[in-house]
Amino acid sequence: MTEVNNTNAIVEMLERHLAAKGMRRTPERFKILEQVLCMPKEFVIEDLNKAMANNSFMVSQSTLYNTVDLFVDAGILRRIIIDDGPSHYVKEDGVNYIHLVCDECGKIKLLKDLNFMAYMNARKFPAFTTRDYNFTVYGICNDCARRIKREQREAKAAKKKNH
Amino acid sequence: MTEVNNTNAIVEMLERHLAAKGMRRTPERFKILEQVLCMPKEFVIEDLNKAMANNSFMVSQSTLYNTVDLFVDAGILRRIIIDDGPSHYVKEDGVNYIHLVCDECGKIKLLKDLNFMAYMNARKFPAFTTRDYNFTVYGICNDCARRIKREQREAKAAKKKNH
DNA sequence: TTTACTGCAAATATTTTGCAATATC
DNA sequence: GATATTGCAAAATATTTGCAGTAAA
Repeated sequence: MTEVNNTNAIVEMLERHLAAKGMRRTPERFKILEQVLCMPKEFVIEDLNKAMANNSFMVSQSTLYNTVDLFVDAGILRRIIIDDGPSHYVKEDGVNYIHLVCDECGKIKLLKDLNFMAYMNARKFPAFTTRDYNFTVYGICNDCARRIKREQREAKAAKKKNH
Repeated sequence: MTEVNNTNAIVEMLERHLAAKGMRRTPERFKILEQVLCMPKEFVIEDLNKAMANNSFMVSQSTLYNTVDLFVDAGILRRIIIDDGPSHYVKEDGVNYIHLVCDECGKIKLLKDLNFMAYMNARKFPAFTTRDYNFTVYGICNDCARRIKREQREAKAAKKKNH
């Protein structure tokens, strides 16, 4: 896992990967990377597609999927599969985040836990060689918890009024 | 999470859940449960479907999906989403297993780690109330590692022979 | 008798693939 | 000029849904 700090370093990562694999330097690949760098830390393909369209640089679905795969191979993105919806992509920064997924709003919070990472880096499993791991926690975020409580309070009040 | 030990206890779990929710005791539900009890600890819908067919008790896809969902609600099964393929289901036994997924053969090994469970039960996350968690480790199982090594050795030997 | 449940077929959502046209090397 | 890459449309995969008929309560 490489620590990635700035735009140039990431573009160079792509350049090196393309060179190493004998792949071509197409405008699509660099434009998509440019857009990825402007995205939030975690996003889905659809977000990326819309962002490309907003910046008047449409590419086909196949190119978008292929290119994002390429970025995963190049160590620029990390793919995480959290639920039965679309894959999520996290910009690689050397941190393997814990994913806090809210059952209510579906939002994903990324939690950096260096202790847990250190534990995992040291940890061995029987008859198995680790490449990567994914730790996802499901529950309710405080925003939704508050909203639900308020809604319950309001529903109760409305019921009382009707009697 | 309820500790589940035997067939009768699980059938009773279903009975109780149906009664509590005012749902009907259909033959499909009990037949599917019977089959689930004969499945390995971890399976996918397709496996279950085939097993039902082998035992000459076909149900429709919708019923199978609905019923497995029902079993998840009843605490009989746990759904885990591991890759971009189908959902996996694990028979609930009060243990939240670590999932070791082999990149090569796709097989999933369930690893019971009571220390990790205790750690997770105690662990709190900021602004978040935990309901469940899923810990998946990706890598290469020893069987595949050995196979790959052997194949590489054989490929080398074949190359040498051709020269 | 009421309506929850089943099964069928069609819809949905996400991703992959085959192939002709294009652009990089 | 050779072929990797793109874009389009269609296919593949997994699951959900609408609805008419059936059966549990």
